[in-house]
Amino acid sequence: MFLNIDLDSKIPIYEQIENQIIIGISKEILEPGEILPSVRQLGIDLGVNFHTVNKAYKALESRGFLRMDRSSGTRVQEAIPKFREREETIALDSLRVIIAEYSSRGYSKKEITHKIQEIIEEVKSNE
Amino acid sequence: MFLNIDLDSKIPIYEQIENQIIIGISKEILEPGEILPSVRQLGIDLGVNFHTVNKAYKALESRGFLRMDRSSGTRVQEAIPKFREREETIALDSLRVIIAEYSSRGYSKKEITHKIQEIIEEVKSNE
Amino acid sequence: MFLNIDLDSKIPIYEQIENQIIIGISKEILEPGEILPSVRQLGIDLGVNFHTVNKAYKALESRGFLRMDRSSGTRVQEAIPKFREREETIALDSLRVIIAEYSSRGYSKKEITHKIQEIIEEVKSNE
Amino acid sequence: MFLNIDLDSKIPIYEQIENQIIIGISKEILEPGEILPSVRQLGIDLGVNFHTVNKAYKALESRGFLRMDRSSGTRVQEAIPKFREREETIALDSLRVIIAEYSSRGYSKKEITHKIQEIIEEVKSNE
DNA sequence: GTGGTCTAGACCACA
DNA sequence: GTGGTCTAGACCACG
Repeated sequence: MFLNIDLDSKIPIYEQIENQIIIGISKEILEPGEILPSVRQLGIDLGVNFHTVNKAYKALESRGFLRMDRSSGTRVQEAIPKFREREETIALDSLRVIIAEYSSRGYSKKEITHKIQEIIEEVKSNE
Repeated sequence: MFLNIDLDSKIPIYEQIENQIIIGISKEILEPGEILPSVRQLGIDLGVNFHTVNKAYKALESRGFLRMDRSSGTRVQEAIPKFREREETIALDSLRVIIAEYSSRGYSKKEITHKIQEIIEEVKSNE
Repeated sequence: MFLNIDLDSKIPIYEQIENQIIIGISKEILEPGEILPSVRQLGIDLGVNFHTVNKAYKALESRGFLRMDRSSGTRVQEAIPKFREREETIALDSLRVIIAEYSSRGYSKKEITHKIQEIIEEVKSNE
Repeated sequence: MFLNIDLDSKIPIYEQIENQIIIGISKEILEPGEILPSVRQLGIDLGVNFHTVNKAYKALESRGFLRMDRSSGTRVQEAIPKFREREETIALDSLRVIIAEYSSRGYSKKEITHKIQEIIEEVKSNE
């Protein structure tokens, strides 16, 4: 199980599941077409209610990352679409705030760029 | 008034205020030592309750960005401290998820780096 | 209910709640991991508004004494951290003033030490 | 000028003045019968409003530390009285909370005693 | 069920 | 004038 959930975190559990799956896909731990555990099974594995897992799966489906099918289960989408404009705006806004916080706290462009490059390498070790 | 609040956003109003102030400091629209509007005045300007503004100011104070004083009002902190480890971990986790989402959606390292550089330039036009 | 609040005290109610909880933890009336009353229930018990209780709980959370969770309620933190420097400085400053007052009023070192030892025994009967 | 006021502190200025004078008496920087600066002069020296100084002096007078006289100025009281019960209760309550905080944070009796002994030595170097 | 957000309005403390 | 405390009550989010 590659999912690492912190029950004491301030981040809602369903959102942690979403995040970890996205990171898993990015790192190619999860491959296109791969079948994910059922919501009930994953709920047991993580020790959380299966409704919580279902909420995460549904959200990821609507965002284009997963494909849910009553008979064949839940799979990673083969062709995950680019951002829709509204979603990218939200992502870029979050990015802007984080970078602004680094900047306000006195980190240099070089330091910020370095930190971000490390993360890019971490989640995208291919290419 | 440099603050732009969306009352219909999913992001809590007080958090939007925090974010905009941090961006303002980063862009040097707000300078160290500069006095901010009073919680009540900013509440009127933004059309929100002053308790909401107060919550944002207090949070920014505890994060080291502002200094609040009963008698003299609220100012931008002169020396904003570096990240504490726990806070930076949270920031980097958010960054990781955003970058992983770009990556999963098929954006190349080059594209991601380019988008981020644009934001760095935007919020940190000095240097 | 181990909490004893004086509504007429000059000390803010939320601060009295904070203080009593810290003393409760010290005396091991409250144990690590123990669940506290909900903010609304404690408000009813104490005859104060739940926002006041919430303010105390939030402050204790940020000081590392409690852990709040939207779904599972509020618990005593398992590993309460040591003082951060700034916080300890404030505590020691308060201590200095109190001891200086005893000293100015003509109490001897021996008397002061005795009074303090009594308190240490009271709040820390283990060891 | 032995008074050291921090205008950015959360502690009210008048209270800082009270505290510093008590510490000064304890350290025998201020001696019994010694004349203090006038409220106006001290206000100028500290860069604060003289009403603020006056508030501190008045409070110290009612607590038995100072003697104010319109014609001869303000002096340190020759025989500062012992605590009144109500005042000592407040002092001991503050002490209890600080010690409980150390205890809750895992400091041992020995460590706490050591820290307090250092302060006692600092403010009461005679005897 | 829990805490989180937001509003509205009262009264107090500081300088 | 400023922020600080407290009340009262609404509606939302999480699990």
